[in-house]
Amino acid sequence: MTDEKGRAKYYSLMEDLKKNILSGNIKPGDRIASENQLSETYHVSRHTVRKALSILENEGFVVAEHGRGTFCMGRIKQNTKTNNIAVITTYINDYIFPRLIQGIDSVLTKEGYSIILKNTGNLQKMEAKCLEDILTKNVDGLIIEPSRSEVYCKHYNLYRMLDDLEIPYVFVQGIYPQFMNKPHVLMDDVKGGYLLAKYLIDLGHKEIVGIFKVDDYQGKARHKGYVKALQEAGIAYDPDRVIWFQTEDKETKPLLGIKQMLRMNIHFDAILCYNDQIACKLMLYLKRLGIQVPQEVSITGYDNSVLAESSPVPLTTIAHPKERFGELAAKLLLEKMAGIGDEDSKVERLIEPELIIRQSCIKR
Amino acid sequence: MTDEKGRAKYYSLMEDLKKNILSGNIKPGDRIASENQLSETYHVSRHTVRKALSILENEGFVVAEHGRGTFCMGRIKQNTKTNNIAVITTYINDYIFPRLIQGIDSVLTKEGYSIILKNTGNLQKMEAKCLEDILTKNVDGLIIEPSRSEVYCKHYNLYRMLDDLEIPYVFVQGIYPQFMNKPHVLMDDVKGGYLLAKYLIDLGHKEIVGIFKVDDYQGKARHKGYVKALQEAGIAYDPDRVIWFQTEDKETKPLLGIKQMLRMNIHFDAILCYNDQIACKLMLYLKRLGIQVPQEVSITGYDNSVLAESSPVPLTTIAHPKERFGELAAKLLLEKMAGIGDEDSKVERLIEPELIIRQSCIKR
DNA sequence: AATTATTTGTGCGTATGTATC
DNA sequence: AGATACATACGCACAAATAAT
Repeated sequence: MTDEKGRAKYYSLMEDLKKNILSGNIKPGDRIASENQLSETYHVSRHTVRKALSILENEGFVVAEHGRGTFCMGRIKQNTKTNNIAVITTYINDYIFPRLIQGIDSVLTKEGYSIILKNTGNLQKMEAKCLEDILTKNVDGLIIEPSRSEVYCKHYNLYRMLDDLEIPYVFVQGIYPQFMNKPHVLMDDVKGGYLLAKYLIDLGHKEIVGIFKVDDYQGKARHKGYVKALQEAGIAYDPDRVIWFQTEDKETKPLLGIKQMLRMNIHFDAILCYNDQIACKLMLYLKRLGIQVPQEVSITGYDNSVLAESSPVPLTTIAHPKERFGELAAKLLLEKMAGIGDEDSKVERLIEPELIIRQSCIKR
Repeated sequence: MTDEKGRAKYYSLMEDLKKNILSGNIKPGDRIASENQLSETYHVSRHTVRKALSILENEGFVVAEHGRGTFCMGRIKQNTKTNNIAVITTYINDYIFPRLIQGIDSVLTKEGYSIILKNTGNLQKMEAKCLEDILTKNVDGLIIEPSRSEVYCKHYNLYRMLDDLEIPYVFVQGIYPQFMNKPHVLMDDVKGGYLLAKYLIDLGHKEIVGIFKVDDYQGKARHKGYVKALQEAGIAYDPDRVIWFQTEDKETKPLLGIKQMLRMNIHFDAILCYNDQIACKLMLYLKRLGIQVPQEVSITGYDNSVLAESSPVPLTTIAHPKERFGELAAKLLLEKMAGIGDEDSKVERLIEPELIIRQSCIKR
């Protein structure tokens, strides 16, 4: 009854055909393989093929013509501006996104645009769904914070489709490595990681644990900066003192990693955390274990969220100008929509990190 | 193959069912005869019945529910569905809105809708602009938190136009008095104000200052509850102990009001604040003046925001289930879009307030 | 101009899966 | 647990439109 992924046969066939259309494999005007051919190649009954095609026909992807065949529809590119701009983020509730969206909104509303908000829960599958949705709608532009930006982007074809339809898009906060040539607004996370590590080193720390997220741009970049600072100071990079986690692990892995280090007697005098959330959670954990911050261990965060300020031990962290991020992304998108090339751009794309020193680190 | 009129069997069956629905013979919510029953009464195969029903389902006349039956849908929309739903709030950044929007999103995304997000900065002029904008676009529905809901709504005509276009809308968080008969999801703010005042009275307070916002539903309602509690306890209502502020004053008026009371030697032993923000600001102010909370003055908030918990003196306040608010509003809108009347509604519209007792009040 | 092969459209029968009551 | 109802899937037959022979 169901295929290997648990989907109905007609459904997976439908999706396969849709993918071929969206990727340009089947171009507008092309004739789709006949029902009998499809039934043979996909090893399903003709009835199943018809069910799949009927969906595509209802969604406007194909037209069946009696006696001739089934044909791929040409997408009617409407030149009329909709004044809608899509904004896709991983989350909307989390601590930085409301302000990011606020920044985007403040710029775009002034220009008469409306925002279509979507979020992916940091799942690439969901991101693909959002993009498909946007392709069926009619938006003038797109601002996207990619999901798991350090994992290979499996829906490259959808971005290609955006290019074909000449819908400008801007990456914000992170970017897939394959897309580095596309417009984007990022923080200089390498420098951010570097600043934190250098600050800890300058305070006399020698055994600095690093906790990084493995599946996004920011995690990789901050790690890079951390390594650079260690190298400059002549401190050997110790893989045993680095904890990598991913989205699924974020609640458990960092604490487990530290627990394991303590058990294996791997000594450390500082912990450089991926962000404030991790740092705060870790501080609570260490407190329970009777380890004092910053007396015994210094800790740093990232993002300068409300947590950093209101935490029992105010957190040394990196400023994250959230509204500004959104504003810059919106401005860059406006430039793209106006057809302004990269050479003439006046929008800053790499935001300088700034160290915010509070009380979570002391001199050794 | 064809019936007496030369139409396909599935087609004539489909038309017959459609006629029954349009004539009111089959009413919204009614269960259509089962596929097997139809197949018998119309002397066609079940497959043919399914083909007819699938057309009606695609056109939005009926919905099939696995294991239950096929049900008649309400109003049939002639205008094509855009799958866009507008959400208009006063702010997007402020402490409760991200979670409200999250709640709305979680319900609507599951149903395949996209959200067009707009905010008014709590300005009615801006709200009118947003509504105009939405009328030019094509949305399937609207969730709106009205701006200054206690000020007379000057753009009544825009809501009338929504009615004319049969675009369903749901008020959330507040509502214009003129629209009380329209669908809405509110907190029982009268009861909330009552609970707080009663709590303070039960603790032995006799001179309770109230600070309320004059230009929205919540402020008026909470004030009403406050008055009710005083009356029940036989405490005379003293207008001199009530401070009213509006959106523009919110940063200054509450503090000024208290300052003035102190100068005029109007004594008080408790302050019931419009929300947590005001309460926190006031606590800082009183601390600067050397007045101790709760030793000298008890204070209450409203909304149970992060501020309430992390404040130096944890704040006694009223719980505000933010995601739930959004979810209920979204569900109510879905009901309206499906043409389900108020009588058959299953969505809760008045959320019970719940007192959260912390350390900002003590017995006198 | 008629025939034939191909392709979509209509229709029935059967079997099994799965959600709901 | 069993009955009911919708969902998926296969197979077959024939109709009607089209295109090529």
